[in-house]
Amino acid sequence: MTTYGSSLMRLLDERGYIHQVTDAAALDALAQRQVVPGYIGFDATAPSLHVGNLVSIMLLRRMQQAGHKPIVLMGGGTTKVGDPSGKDESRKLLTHEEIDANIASIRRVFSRFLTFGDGPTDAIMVNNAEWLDGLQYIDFLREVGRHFTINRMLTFESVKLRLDREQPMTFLEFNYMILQAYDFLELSRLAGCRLQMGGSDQWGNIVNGIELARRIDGTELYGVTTPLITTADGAKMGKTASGAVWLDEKMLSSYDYWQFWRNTADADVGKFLRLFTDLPLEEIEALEKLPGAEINQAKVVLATEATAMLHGMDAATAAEHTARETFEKGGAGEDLPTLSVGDGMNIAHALTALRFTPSNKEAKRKIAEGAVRLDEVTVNDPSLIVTAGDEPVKLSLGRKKHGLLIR
RNA sequence: GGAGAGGUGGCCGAGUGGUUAAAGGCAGCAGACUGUAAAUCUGCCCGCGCAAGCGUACGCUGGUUCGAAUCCAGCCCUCUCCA
Repeated sequence: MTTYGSSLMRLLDERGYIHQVTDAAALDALAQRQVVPGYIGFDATAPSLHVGNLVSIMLLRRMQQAGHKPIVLMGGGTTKVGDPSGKDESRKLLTHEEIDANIASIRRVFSRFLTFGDGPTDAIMVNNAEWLDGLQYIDFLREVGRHFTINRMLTFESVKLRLDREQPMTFLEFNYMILQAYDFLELSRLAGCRLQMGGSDQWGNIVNGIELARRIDGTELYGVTTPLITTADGAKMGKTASGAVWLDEKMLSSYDYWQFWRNTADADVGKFLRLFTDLPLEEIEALEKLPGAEINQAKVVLATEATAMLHGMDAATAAEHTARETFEKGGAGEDLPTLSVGDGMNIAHALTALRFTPSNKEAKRKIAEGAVRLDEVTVNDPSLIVTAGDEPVKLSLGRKKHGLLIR
């Protein structure tokens, strides 16, 4: 572990954000001299960001905390091309309208994590469509570029020869790389941006940008990548039964978000507290050392802190309260998902309507397995019609999924 | 443009005319054990239906056949090698 002089590098290092750095010493020195504008690019392929993006979002937040300037780059232009890195097959191309709609809906999430404005360390959001669209190059790529695969082009004699002789390749085949590199150059010109950050899969792209700026403008830029955040059992984090863990309340309720964090594995608690909360390091060390079942307290802290940051303290404490009522007291909390059953509804349909099961068929299987309970009484009859009176009835699937049935 | 290989359920991957809704693995869900953890063992795992049953599904479109993921034709796409 290197000892850094700048608060920025110390903070990132201590909390586990650094995987690789291009020139750690020089960046450290720069961060001590001046406010460093740094950016991370996000593409606009989905209408919401998800937990997989959270490390990057938090990294920008840390920059701001350390007195530097975060820049959120929305890939409105590059999304039209599609990033080939880390993918084993090409993405569908989105229309311009879809991309713009996605950007609009992502914008809100960032305001929870960053302070935007005109001040020297205020965050700004830019869209690379602003400069890329003007190149009139995108339309060409979408029309023509999609018909060529890199794999095939690499087999061409002319290309192979150049690679074998270690001669540089020009940009036509490697458009995304070129465009992302160009982003960094453009941001360094427009906003004095000196640092690009990203996931470890972005290393190559980031380095390209640094190279490009050195050649064209002679400016010295830096790159930092974050480690790939995996859960202790090696899986990529961010997937649950029902899909991705979205950051948009409309796509995943704050209660479910809280539950996601609450279900963190023991071994991950410390790491996640450092990455995803603002708690002081001493406090985190104390929490992660809790023995045996007491570690659950640390998970509650993690869940509440992380949820509060995204959805606000009220939502977080409501989720925590509901969880306590439901899981510790065996009762029910008002934050549980609720379903109106009217004059009566088939129990399997109710399970599916609550999205506890993906289909009625699956719901019936779970009933047969003895996994379904009404007010903690196991249900055996898959054709049962459930009703609710003045008091809501609690419908549970397994240990973790609970909902309230009302009239 | 030429020659070869290939496209199977969320993923990987068997299957070359019939009991194949399609082996096996991974992922996932549930049960037991626990701490809303991990590990382990067990069950489940296309949809609709109370059920009988029905509907979809093996790149696409047609065809052969009592019967096709499996055979034939055309098309689309991917990979490998050659220009």
